[in-house]
Amino acid sequence: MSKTPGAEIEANSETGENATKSTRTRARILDAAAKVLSVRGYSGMRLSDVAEVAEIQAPAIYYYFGSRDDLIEEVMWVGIADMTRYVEEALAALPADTTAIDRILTAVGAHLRHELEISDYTTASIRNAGQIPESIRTRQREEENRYGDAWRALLRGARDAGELRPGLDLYIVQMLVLGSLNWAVEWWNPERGTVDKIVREAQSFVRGAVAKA
Amino acid sequence: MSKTPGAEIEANSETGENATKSTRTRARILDAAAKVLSVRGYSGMRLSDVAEVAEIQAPAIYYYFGSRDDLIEEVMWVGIADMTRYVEEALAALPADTTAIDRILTAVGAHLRHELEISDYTTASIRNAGQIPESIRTRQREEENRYGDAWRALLRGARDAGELRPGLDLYIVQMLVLGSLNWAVEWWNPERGTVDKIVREAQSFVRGAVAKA
Amino acid sequence: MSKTPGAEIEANSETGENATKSTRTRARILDAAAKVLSVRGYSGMRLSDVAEVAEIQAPAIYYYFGSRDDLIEEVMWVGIADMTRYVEEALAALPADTTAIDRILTAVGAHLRHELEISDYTTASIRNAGQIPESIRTRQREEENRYGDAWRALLRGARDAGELRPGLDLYIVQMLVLGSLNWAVEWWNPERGTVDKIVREAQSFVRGAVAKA
Amino acid sequence: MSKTPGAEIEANSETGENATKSTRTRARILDAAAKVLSVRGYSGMRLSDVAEVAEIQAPAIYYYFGSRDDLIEEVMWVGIADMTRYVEEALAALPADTTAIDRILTAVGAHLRHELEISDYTTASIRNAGQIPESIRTRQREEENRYGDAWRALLRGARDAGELRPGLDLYIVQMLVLGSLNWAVEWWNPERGTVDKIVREAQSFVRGAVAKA
DNA sequence: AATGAATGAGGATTCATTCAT
DNA sequence: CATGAATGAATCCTCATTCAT
Repeated sequence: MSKTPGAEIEANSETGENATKSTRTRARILDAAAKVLSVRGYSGMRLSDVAEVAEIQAPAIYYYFGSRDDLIEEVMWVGIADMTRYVEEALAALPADTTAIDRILTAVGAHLRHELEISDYTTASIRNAGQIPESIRTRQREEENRYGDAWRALLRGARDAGELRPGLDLYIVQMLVLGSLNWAVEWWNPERGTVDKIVREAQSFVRGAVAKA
Repeated sequence: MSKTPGAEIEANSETGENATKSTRTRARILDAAAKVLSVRGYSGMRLSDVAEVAEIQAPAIYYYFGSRDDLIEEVMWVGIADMTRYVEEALAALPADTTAIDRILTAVGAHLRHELEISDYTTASIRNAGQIPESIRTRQREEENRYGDAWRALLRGARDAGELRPGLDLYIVQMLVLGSLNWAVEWWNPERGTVDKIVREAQSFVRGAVAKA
Repeated sequence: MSKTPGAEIEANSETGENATKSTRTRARILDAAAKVLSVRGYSGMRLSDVAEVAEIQAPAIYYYFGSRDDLIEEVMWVGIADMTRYVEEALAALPADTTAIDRILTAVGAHLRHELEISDYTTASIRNAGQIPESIRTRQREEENRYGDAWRALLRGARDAGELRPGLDLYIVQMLVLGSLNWAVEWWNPERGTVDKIVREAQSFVRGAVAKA
Repeated sequence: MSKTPGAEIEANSETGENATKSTRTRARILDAAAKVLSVRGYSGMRLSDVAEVAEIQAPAIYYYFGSRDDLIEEVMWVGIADMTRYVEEALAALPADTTAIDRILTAVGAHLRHELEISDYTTASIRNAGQIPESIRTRQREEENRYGDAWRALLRGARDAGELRPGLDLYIVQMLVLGSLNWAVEWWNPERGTVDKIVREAQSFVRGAVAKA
């Protein structure tokens, strides 16, 4: 849980190699920042805490990131960017004849699995979306829009296929669905049931909420 | 919007009078703290910001609250306590023969209205639930439990009355419902539709999600 | 030596009173900054040193000045502004029929006395003129121009009165004169002779250098 | 301008060769340090800036100099030592029958030319003389004394030859002359006139100031 | 009931310096 | 010779909190 998502991409894009010591240190810092950020919030994340979790000295962070805000910006972006990628891959893997409703439920499951399994980045991203200064939200916001677009396409597809209950306001429905999923970071822990169990319940919940009876 | 909820109770309990200048200053500080806390988060809330919004000098806060944490504790508690009271009053006002599902939908509507109309306290309470140190969460947690109990009772009532889809895990369903409602503070603004509109959509959403077809 | 020059003006312009405790603390900080700045230079001036000299805790500086740079800016400005005022007052006190050369020598004496007696501000101003970031030099530069203008007027007056050796480049002469005076902060100390002695020698030096034989 | 003065000497004394790559790198670092030191001052000179100007990485400096202070010490020493050498060579080149006054004016010209043409070392040396910790000034101070002795000899020679105005305090005169010359680094730039022009004006200035009419 | 003045405990950031490679 | 990586010691600055008035 919480290993730098998309780490292999980072590694490739930066050095052309796979896991130099430097790359791994950078990833450790990013992981640590996601963890601390998810618990303490934007203002509460201390670099000394990040450093402790990453098992380095605090100033070493500056070797890899220009500033505290740069580090946070990257965590926030990775959180949402990786979610997008994960959900899109899950959708891409579906058979071509999957119904629109089932595509939505696949997205529900992927979102939830990613959120609960890579939880630090996503929790950080979700919990802090409303607290982070605008100045460092640009890249995250763009990615959020991309992710929102994907969901909008799913819902429109289902409506156009006649698989939704009629009369729904698709924007509001989308927000209600994502809200029910995002909130899981606030209450779920392994004792509340396996992720599989949560996914099944959530899919049933969403199907009831949006599908034509 | 955001005027100290339950202010008269506070006033009574402290001075026995109704709106002395002192009581009003205290309320202004609490309002200001709720607003700042909702935007900046637990660690980001500065007393100087609170003071500025409340139009006083920062040290004056100490005349009314023992410490920053005391102030935050009260905002967090007021946020959830007032929500509980508001929802319970809405339920109490229903005719005795209201169906269990309709009682749930009434709670959905009340929760949402309170959240979006008294938004600072609720936003503060919702956004910061995961960031606040345990030491100041006791009273809030008790109140959360009370509120959770109310919802549990609603769902069990509906299940026992045979009005729910069979096989639902009531705890998970409760969390999914509250998640979809709580998340509204992150996306709603007046341009997204009237509160009435949101309430109708959310009720329809929840009915579909939990009610027997 | 080194008591806040122009302190009474500061006091008046800020509070309308004469020496509140607050005003005195502010002046102590400014004095301390001038002293430290003159010895350590722009980058070497530590707020903790300033605080120690001023007999306060370092953060108290921020109660009076917005930042380290603001404090330095004020020292630099006071340094040159007070010099201007002092020299202009000395000139204003001369009889109307003073010769142009004697006016120059009066300026030489006033410059030197002020520099060696209020030495911290002037030394800070002189030594650091070349090291301070442009961003905080605006006000100082304006004052320098005013002071330079005063000297230019003196030299032109003497030339027009036919009291100078012919053929001098007045700008270069002005710089050579000011250089010889400014440099005194680097070598003078009481053991090198009284200020009166230095003044007499410098006046003789300058008279020889510029006056028609 | 600002090429390591006396570089060949350094090279010889260290390697016995004339311009190995190593020697040239060392010279580049010293040049860079002089430039940065002259602008930023003792405390403001960062090794990373020096490294950037020298087009190397900062840790490489340690291959050539034991510490930041060692590097600064050398710049300061070179600044004054080279000035001494340059002026003494100019004096040595004079005909044996040169008058004492003309010897002084030759020194004036040489000082000024060296200062304005090799400006980084001299500016560094002049501007920072008052800021550098005693611990690293020993060698520089010795050299300053040597240079001061040379000037003292010039002035005494002129006095003994009866070429000076009577009654001058030779020490003070020396300081006033050097001050007027040293200050040129603060105001001169090519737009202010050619170095030749400045030299002529300064010689005329000094002659007037000290020579018997 | 409120404020001006001040402080102590951090916390981000910088930078000289080290060291393995 | 030179560099990438890392660290420890500052140093500026913020902010909750106190206290005399």
